[in-house]
Amino acid sequence: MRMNERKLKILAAVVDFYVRTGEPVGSKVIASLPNINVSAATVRNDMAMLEKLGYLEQPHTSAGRIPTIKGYQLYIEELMTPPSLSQEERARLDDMLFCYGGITEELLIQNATTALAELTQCAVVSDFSPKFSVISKVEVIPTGRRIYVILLITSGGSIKNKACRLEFDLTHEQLNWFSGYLSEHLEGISVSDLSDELMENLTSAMSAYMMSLAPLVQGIFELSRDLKQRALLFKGERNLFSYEDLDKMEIVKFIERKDELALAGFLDDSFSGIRVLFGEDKNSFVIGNSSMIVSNYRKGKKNVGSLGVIGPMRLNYAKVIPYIEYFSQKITDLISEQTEDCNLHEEDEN
Amino acid sequence: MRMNERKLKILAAVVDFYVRTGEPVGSKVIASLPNINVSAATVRNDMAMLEKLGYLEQPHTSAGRIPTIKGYQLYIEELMTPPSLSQEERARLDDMLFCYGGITEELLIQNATTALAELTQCAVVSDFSPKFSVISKVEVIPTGRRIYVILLITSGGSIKNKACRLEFDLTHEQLNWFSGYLSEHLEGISVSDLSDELMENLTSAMSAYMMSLAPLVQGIFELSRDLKQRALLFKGERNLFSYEDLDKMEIVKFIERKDELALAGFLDDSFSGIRVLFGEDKNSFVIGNSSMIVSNYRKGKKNVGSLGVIGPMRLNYAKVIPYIEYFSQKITDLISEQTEDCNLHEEDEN
DNA sequence: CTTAGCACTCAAAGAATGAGAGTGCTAAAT
DNA sequence: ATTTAGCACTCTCATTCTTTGAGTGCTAAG
Repeated sequence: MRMNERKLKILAAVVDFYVRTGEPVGSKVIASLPNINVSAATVRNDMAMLEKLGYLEQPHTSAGRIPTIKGYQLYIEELMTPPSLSQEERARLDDMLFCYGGITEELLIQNATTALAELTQCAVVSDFSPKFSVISKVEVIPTGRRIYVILLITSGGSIKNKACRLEFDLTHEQLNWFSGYLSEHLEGISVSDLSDELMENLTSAMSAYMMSLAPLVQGIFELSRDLKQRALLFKGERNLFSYEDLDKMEIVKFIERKDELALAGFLDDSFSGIRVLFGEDKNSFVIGNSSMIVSNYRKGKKNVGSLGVIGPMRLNYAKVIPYIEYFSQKITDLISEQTEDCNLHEEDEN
Repeated sequence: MRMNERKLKILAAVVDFYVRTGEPVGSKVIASLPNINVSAATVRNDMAMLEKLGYLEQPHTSAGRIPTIKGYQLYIEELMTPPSLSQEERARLDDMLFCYGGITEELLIQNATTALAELTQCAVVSDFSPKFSVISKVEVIPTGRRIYVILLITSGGSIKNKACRLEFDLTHEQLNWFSGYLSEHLEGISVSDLSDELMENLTSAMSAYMMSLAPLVQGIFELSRDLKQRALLFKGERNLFSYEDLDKMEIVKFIERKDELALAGFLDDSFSGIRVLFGEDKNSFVIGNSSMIVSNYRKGKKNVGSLGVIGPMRLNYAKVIPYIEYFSQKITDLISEQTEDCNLHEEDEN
């Protein structure tokens, strides 16, 4: 009734086979594998034990076995052997990361998200909350009569804008004053420090100067709200539809509510390395039979964002995990390398 | 064997009933309607004729009848009686159109798209190609070391930006020259006039001035490309999943390829008024059993964009069409009202 | 501890059955 | 010339029963 080498080998074989075929695995197929040198009956006994121990289960009495969540966990932590990425493969991944000019932090993450969706054929979510960025530029640009565009740029490369219409045109001095005031009070401020309190001090000062700036003031306020809120980027949701073992309706439901993912705590950034979460039926929000592989990337020593791959539980973890690890590491390297004023250095691949 | 009043009434009743219930309609239900004063047998005879004429069909011998595409067409063109919108309803639609400050042309269209998706519970596509807009502002903004953001604003309110990294920092004079040169040569130009030729003249002039501006020049080039290309906005695609008679896989496929919609000529803007297209099985690209209601909006006398509602063929046309008509008309009114420098006037509802 | 053999279980696929909705046709009524 | 009642007929849908086959657990021998 205890684990041994052979039982582990059988468990690994079941997971491998099931991941590949999607069919419950019987004792015969396992016995016929080259690295298993015992009869089907023996395999049967071992599988019965593995079931008792909670690593396997049977959909019904006369079917083969499939891995349980516990089985997947053991497989991922101990049994699988992820191939290390070849030189060519790394080069290919780098290409995907830097395409469309991966200049800013934000673009980098976007590219990684897209690339992962493409590579894994799963849905990928990334969170590039600029909460650790600094506002590097505020501009107010008149464009057309009585229309003013407010522009906010962060060190991370997010560019937000908003058009506002005033009741009248500003004079040069007014515009300069307003623009200068904003620059002075916002540039250099960390996004995480953009409290409502700060904004209210700002706006009341400006309102005092000129009552009718209200729409601009309102605009600034909304932009700062925008910036602070945790922004999630999703790619490849549609890939999920190609998996037979995910319920289509559940996928649709998930897509509708995907923005709650962060709030629900799935993108916890308090850990390092890779974490795999399994979608159990209990959890009504997550897709049943799905799993999510989460990794964090860092700036210096601080975790600043997450990358998550959502796919069927029956996923080729050995193939997918190295990709996620590679991208997380690469992003970490690149954004940690930043100089004080937060540009990226040349992309010097080693 | 020819049409008469009663047959038309029966056809209309069949469409109404089928749209409401989704079930094939039998002679009995029709006969029991208050405005039909003949027996089921008579209805049966008429329905057989309507089938011979191609307006109805039977899924199988012992089922009721459902409308054919030809049946829907006749219904839409001649038989249905769309209710006119009440005063309150118009006010509600206006609210939806102007929420989040419907200040720019672009925002207006976005709001209309969102509102239509909400109201019709269908997928909605709008095309706000700014090809008839004018570039109203070009700016180059230094932000962080060696990073420059190019900003392009059109009279329609589109704001495009792109970050570029140079090999070195520009001096004040260089920046001013570059910025001035761009303003001088691009502001006031119609987007449709942004030919590759024009851009090449521009870029070669700039390259002549300073070789290493290349990334910026490239950025400008890409932005202009971006601007010229027909941009489609989709909302409410997920609504489609709630219709039993649309195939889920086909919906997914459609969502994947939705950007080809314009190219495929579904958003033809060469007509005025409303057009209804039906998704037949022949057309592999479109969702089977779907239909699309297209309307154009104008600026002055020129059609400048389209609004399309995509839903099941079994759609309450009488309810949906007035909404589309109202929004198209309203947008037309608002953007045609623009002053020369292309702001919108106050939204004076009448 | 391993294996061959065998009875047993159960899902999936097919075949048979019955109910019900709706039709087309005929002949009578208006 | 229409309209209607009546009736036999058709075909789907749901249900039930049967068969098939893969896979198991257990037992007893190696």
